[in-house]
Amino acid sequence: MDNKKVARLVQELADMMELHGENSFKVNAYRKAARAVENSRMPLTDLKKGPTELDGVGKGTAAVIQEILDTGRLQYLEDLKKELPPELPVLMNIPGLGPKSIHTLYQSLGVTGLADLEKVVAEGKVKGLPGFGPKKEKNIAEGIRYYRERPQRFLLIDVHLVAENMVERLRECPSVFQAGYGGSLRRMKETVKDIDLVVATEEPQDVAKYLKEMPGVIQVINDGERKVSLQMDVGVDIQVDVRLVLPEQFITTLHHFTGSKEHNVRIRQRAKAFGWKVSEYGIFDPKKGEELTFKKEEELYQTLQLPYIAPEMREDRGEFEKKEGELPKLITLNDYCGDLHMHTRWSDGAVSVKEMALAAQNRGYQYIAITDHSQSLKVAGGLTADDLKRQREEIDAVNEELSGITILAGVEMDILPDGRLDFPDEVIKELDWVIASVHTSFQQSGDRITQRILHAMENPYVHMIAHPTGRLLTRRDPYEVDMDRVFRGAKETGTILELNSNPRRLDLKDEYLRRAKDEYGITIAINSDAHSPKELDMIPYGVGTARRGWLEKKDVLNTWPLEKVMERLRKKR
DNA sequence: GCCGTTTTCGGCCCGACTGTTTTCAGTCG
Repeated sequence: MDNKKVARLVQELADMMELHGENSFKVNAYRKAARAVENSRMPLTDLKKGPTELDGVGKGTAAVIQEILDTGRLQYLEDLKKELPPELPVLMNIPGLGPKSIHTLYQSLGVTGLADLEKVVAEGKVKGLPGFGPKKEKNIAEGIRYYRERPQRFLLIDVHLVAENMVERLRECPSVFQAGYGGSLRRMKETVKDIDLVVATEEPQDVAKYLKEMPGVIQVINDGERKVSLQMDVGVDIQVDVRLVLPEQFITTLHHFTGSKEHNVRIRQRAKAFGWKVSEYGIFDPKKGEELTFKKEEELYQTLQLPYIAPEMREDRGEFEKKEGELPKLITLNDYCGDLHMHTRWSDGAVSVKEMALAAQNRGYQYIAITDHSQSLKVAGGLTADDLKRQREEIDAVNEELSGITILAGVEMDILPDGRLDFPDEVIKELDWVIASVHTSFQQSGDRITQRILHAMENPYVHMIAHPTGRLLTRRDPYEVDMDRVFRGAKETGTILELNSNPRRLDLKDEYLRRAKDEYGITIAINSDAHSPKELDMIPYGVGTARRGWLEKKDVLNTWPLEKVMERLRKKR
C-alpha cells in the first residue's frame, strides 16, 4: 500500500465526513493529514515513530492510517458510505451546491443523486426549504445543465492562447494600468478549469463595463465592485473570473489568484506566525496598522523570509519544507537547445527534413533529431530499413548544406505487441539516436505492457522511451504500466525517458518527473514530437511541465551541448 | 482532529459575492 493510496482513502474520508455535516475543522484536519501523507517522500512504513512524525498527523489520524496499512480498508469510511446514498458525492460537482445544501436536500427531500435533484427542482420543491429561495432553485437548475454540458477541464494550450488574447485586449482599455492571468494556467497545470484575470485600475466600474461588453460574453455570473465573473465563448466555452484592484495591490492580488489554494493557506499561516495577515490586498501588520504591498512577487516571499517560489511549484508539495538554497533552480526555456523527436514527410510529418531543420534553426537550436516512424506503424507511413538508409543520405546532405545546426539521424521505433522491436539491431545501430515507443495494444495487462517497455530499454541501441505512459489528456487514460519498474529499468540500463511536450500528452507528467529525478536520478528529454514546423512551438508546455516536476537544467538532456549529448548516448552502447 | 517560547483550551486562512435574510450562511477560489 503506497502513500498515495493511503492519502486517497483519508481524503475520501474527509469528503464523506463533510457531506455528513461534520465539523469543518475536523474535516480540514483530515485533508491536511492526507496531503502530508501524499507529499511525504518516505513510505509510511519506514517512519520510525509512526505516522505522527508527519506534520498534521496526530493520534486519531495515525490510527486511521494504521488501519488502512493493516487491512487495506477503513471501517469508519465504509460505515459512513453505507449511511449515505452512493450517488450523493456526485452533487458536489454542481456549481453552487456545497456540503450544507446537499445535506439539506437529502434530509428534507430525500435527494440521493443527480436524477432526484433534477426531479425536485422541476417540481419546484426546492424553494421553500430553509435557506433556499427561487433564485437558488434556478441556480441549481443551471448548475445541473452546466455540469452535464460543459467539459470539466480544458487543455492548457487552448486556455493559454485565449487568456493571452484577453490580457492583450484588456491592456487596450484606457482605464487599465496592468493586467495579467493567474490560476492553474499560470502554474502551467496540464488542464485548466477557468481563467483568472487580475486587473490594476483606478476605475473599476469602467473596466467592469468594458469586460461585460467584450465579444464572446454569454452570461454575467458575478457582477461586484471588485470581482466580475463571466461565462464566455472564445473558442472554448469557459468561465472567466476577473479581479479589479488598485495598481499598488496588483502583485499581491496576482499572487493570491495564482494559488494554489493549498499554497496560499500555507502563506497565510506563515504570516500569522509573524503576527501579520495576508490577503489579496497585501500583508497587513496590525501593530503598525499598515499594509505592505510589493512591486514584485520576490519581495513578498522575501518579507515572509521565504526563498522565491516559482508559480509552477506553488502546490504545497514540499516547497515550504525547503530552506534557502535547497529549492531547485528550475529549467527555463532559455536553457533549451535541441529538439530530439520530430517527424517529416518521410512518414506522417508535413514537411521535408530541410524545412524542419530550418525551422529549428530559426528557433535558435543547436541540434535536432529526425525521428520518423518505423515500418509496422502503417497508418503513419512507417519507414523500412531501406527507407532509413535513403533518409540518412538526405540528412547527410542537409547537414552538409546548413551550418550552425546538427541533424541527428534517428527513428521512433515501435515496440511491437509481442514485445519485439520493429527493427533488428543491425539496422538501429547505424542510427545516431533511437527512440522506442508503444503505439499499439494499449489494452494489454499492466505486466505485459511493462515487460514490453523493459525489454526495449534493455536493448543497448535504444536511447529513449517516448511518451512512456501513452495517455491522451481528456481522451485516453494511460495504459496500465508500472512506472516504478520502468524507472528502475531506466536507471539500470541508462535509458532516457521522454517528456513529450504535445499539450495533449505532457507525458511524463509532473509527479512522475519529480520521482524520476528525486528517487532514481533519471535523465529526461523534453521533445516536441512535431509533425510540422509550427508544432516545434509546443516546447514551452513541456518546459512548464518540467518545472512543475522540479526539473533543473542538469536533469534535461536537451539543455546539454551536443558533445555532451553524444557522449551520453555512447555510454549506453 | 491537531496544536502550543503568549496557550493543554480555544483557536484553526482570508475575502467577495449571492441569496436569503433583518444580520448572516453558504459557496467559491
